Amino acid sequence: MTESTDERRSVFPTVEELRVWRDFIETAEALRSNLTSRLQSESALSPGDYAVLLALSEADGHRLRSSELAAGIGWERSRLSHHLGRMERRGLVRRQNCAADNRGAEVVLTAEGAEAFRRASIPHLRAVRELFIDALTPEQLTMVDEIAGALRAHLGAPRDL
Amino acid sequence: MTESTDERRSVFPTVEELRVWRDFIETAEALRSNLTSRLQSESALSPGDYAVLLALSEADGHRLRSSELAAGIGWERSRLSHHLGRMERRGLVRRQNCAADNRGAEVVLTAEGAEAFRRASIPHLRAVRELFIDALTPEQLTMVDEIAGALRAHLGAPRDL
DNA sequence: ACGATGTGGTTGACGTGTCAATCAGGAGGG
DNA sequence: CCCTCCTGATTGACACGTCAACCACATCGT
Repeated sequence: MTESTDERRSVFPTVEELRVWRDFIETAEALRSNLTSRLQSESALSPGDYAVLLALSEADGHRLRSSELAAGIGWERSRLSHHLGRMERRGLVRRQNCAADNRGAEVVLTAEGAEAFRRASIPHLRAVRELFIDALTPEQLTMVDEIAGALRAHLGAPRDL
Repeated sequence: MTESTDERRSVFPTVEELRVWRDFIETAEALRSNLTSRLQSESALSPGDYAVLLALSEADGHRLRSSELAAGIGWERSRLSHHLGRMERRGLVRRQNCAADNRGAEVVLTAEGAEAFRRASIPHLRAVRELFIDALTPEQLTMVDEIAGALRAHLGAPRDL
């Protein structure tokens, strides 16, 4: 099932496959960077800021335990800690000790942070629409979904080893 | 052509469209980071290192003007300069003055750099095959190509403004 | 009660990326 | 020739990410 007799070369991508791979990864990167710079110039927020503010905005009482926040947006704790430090300096969030667990920290959305998020979200959603959704037919969008699913499934289960 | 009468809401993505967008961008990111860590552990090279070494390997005389190299891999000169500094410290490349233009610099692949690239390329190509090509049917791969093309075309020409 | 072990979170070092400023050398017009 | 302007490349400041080390508190077994 893995390799039949005359399939030595098939372990490596063909030139064409490699081209598609590069196109794919570079396109994703170009999209990301374009969205990032729009967000930056329109609202002075990074995608990281946006993710944090979004999670806090949706949270009960606009506050979250640090580790829950990290889990919610899929970040390592260290990354979050660094990022919160930067956001706190800018007044977007505040950290305070957690009553229930003395080692814990609670991250609280400030009024300023909520305001920044509000200003950012509309243009950001519009940008996603313009740069991604509008570029594709509905059928293509369905295929994107399918393809992303296939890639993730394969990533999670590196079969054939 | 832009907006017909009852299409106010269509400026923003639907919940479903937003989900597909997030899946797409997160999948691309997961792929990238997986490939990166493989490359790192197998050959102690970053994707940036790999791109630079690949370009130099293919270059005539294993050497390139700094700005040609930057153009070839699509980097800003500043970024390249920083990266070359780090690579030079590790002995992967050397910089020398350009005879033809005294402000210019030529980047030269060292034996060590060539060797590092040789060791890295096979496992890297295999990884691309395993993580990307093998995850998709040939039809899906064709769709990826098409979709990437559509996205790039749309990015380059932000119509409707 | 106390020591081992685990968990929440922070920190420092370092690679990476962007932006703006800088600097040196080429190129053209007076 | 000299002054201006352009261009190739570097630099510094800073944001961001990862990794490993660390610290304080919690937990659990005895």
